[in-house]
Amino acid sequence: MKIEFIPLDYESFDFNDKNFVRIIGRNEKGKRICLVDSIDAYFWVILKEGLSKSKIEEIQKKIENIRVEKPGRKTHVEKTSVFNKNYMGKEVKAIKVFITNYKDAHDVADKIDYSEVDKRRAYDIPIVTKYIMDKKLCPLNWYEIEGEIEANDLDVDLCLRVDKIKNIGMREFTPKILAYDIEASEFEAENGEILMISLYGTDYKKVLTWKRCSKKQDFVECFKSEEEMIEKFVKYVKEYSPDLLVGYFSDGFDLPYIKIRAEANKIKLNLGLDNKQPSFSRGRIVSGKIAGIVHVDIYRFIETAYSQYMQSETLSLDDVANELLGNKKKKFDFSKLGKMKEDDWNEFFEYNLHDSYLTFSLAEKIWPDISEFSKIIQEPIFDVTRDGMSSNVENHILHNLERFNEIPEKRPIHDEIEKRRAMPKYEGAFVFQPIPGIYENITFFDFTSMYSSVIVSYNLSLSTYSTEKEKEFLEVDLGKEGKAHFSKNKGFFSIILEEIIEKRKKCKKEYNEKPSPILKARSNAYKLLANASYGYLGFFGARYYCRPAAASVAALARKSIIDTIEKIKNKGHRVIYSDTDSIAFLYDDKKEVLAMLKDINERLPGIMELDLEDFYKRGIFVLKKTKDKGEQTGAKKKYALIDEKGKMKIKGFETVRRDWCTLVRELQSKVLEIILMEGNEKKALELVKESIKKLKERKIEKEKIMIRTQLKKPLSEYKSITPHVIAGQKLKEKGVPIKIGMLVEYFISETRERKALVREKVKLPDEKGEYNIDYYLNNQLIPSVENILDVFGVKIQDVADGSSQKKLF
DNA sequence: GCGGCGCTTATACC
DNA sequence: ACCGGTATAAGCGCCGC
Repeated sequence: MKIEFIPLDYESFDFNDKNFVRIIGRNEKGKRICLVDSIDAYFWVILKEGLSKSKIEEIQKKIENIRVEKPGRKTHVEKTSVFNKNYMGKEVKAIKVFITNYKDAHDVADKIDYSEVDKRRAYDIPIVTKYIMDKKLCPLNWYEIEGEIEANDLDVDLCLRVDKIKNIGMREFTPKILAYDIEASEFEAENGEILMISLYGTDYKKVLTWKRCSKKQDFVECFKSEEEMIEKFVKYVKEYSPDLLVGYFSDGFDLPYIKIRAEANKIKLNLGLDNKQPSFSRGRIVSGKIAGIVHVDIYRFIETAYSQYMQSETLSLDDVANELLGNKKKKFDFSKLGKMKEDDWNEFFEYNLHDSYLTFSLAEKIWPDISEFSKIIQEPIFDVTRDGMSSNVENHILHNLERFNEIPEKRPIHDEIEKRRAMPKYEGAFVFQPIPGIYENITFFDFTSMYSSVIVSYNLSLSTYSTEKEKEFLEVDLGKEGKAHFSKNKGFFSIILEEIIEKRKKCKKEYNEKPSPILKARSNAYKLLANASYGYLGFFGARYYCRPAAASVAALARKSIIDTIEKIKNKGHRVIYSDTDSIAFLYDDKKEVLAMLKDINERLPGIMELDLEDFYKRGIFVLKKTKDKGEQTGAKKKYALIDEKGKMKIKGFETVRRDWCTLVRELQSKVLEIILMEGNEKKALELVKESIKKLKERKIEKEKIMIRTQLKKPLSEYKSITPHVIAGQKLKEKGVPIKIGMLVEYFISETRERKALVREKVKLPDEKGEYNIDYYLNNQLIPSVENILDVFGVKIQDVADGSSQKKLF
């Protein structure tokens, strides 16, 4: 029989000792379909150069006799055949070794340690990835599948055993999404119980609870017990039959919580289409997988794909929903949990439902991104929503190697990883030493995707790298580290990256002509992939790790930017700043600037391209806050600009740092605005004086003096007990669970006795106490504005009242 | 008890 | 452990006096 099919979820399984893959997706009518397909279980044995035909045949025979026994499974080599392949861009003779079960590939490969064998490869690729690589049944593409109906015990409309796969291209697909969210009595599932579970889908909203029945809210369903509630949750999910079950932080909280509570209630959480429970796996952070339904933790995808371009200071559902949807969480006062009245419960149900609603809306909003990631990288939705960018880069390469007839490199293991991690840092970007001051009429140039374009233009990668000086090779001077050499024959890494950049350009152009969320998402996915490629080269866990290549990228980028600075200087411009891929200089004629840009571009190698970032009306650079008063220099990575439309761009200043209090951030931002907009430092000074006065009169609102700092590790692991660690300890004493990554909020209070350390004055927001005038004046307010005003020769310390001056007796 | 300096820590820039 | 290096700055930790 023949059907049309779009793959959504993949899972491998064994049958009669052999590997199979089960793919869940939809057909053109929206029916849920299951495919079962076999897997070619094989790996590669790369032979040393110059072996005779008979020698190779002898090795094949030896390999064909290998047997491996594992508990409950026997694997043997089923057949071998010899191919001309490429490895690291070079032609090799390689034996393709087919075995009974791919899980034993490593063990079989270990036995092939003959002297004629150079390398063994492709035994360490996840089965589903390998399946997609070989059969090209890629996620979210449409296929015409021919196959026989297969008996199954899955909750699907049809199951086929695959005979033929034919790609019939891309078509739009809107997945059925169901969002869920739980509220619990305690953070730890071991001590708590689930109070309610909300579900939100298209024309679908429910809150399941066993706590209090509401007659006012038609979406609330009340059950006798937690057990019954969980059972109904499973039933409802199955009835809704979503393609995607989405939560926010659900890998870390909701799904494991429900699993633990199901166990405590001695019931099965059989959410899977195979009626099995979710499984939790994959490394450092657990991932909850449900068979046949793609469980997506929106938080994790946002973290890798969105966070670097987001303004939000945290990735909480509240902040993220606010930024991406313009909708916030509902308010609920958790302190009243112990003494809830009916209205409080109704409020709580609303709150819980709204979280699912936000999660659902976020899922709909970011679906184009998830979908484009999955299609471009060719990994399942489950994986691309959880993998980091290094895995994404690597998987994208793996899925493109076949075109180069290339055998994949192995993944590094313990010793190799340790070796790589022990390597010293190589020299990175160039940052120009700015001279403090206020500047007018500034141009910013920047290189478009500089590091990626350096990789492509100079062909830098593992497969093109050589330690030795060879003919026709590019030599890169790495200073103290010696020299690196790179072939001029294009390597697959550069070619793949160049394609990424090209495709990005193409869809960005298309997007500008005819905007659509899909095109934007596609362009963004290519951009992220390109931007992560350089980091990938220097990442210790990478298959195609190449430290000399990464160091060469940085070295050539430095050379490029320094040469360009020279060119701009030679044209008579004063260069005032530069960081990595951008150059700022003063101008008086835009036409001349553009002509110079054109001229520079004509001489740049390969795909390297210098772009006009913008013209700015005014900009300010400040001094570094050095302790020794001897040599004062300008601060790098700290400046503010205003463009011709009056839009400010603030970099590095306290204003953009979330670990400074709002008082300081707002004041500094206003000071910068007055100075850049009006060039009026006297007015700015007046504002500062006013603020100081208000501060001294204790008229500053409490929320403006709160300091928020992230806890980046468990409290016990801090070697230095800083104020935010004390705040964390105080929270813990109060019974608030301390989670890595959480922001702790505190303020610095007055103390009865004179205390030397800041941490001795730390108080939580709800603790009684006045803010410490001396601290907020001398450690917060003054430091944030003194170097800005100093540019105008104004010494704020002289302005501030003598009694509160820093260290003045 | 205090000054100085190195270290730890968080966060930003690109 | 889950992309790289460069940079600022605060506040502790600890030494010496």
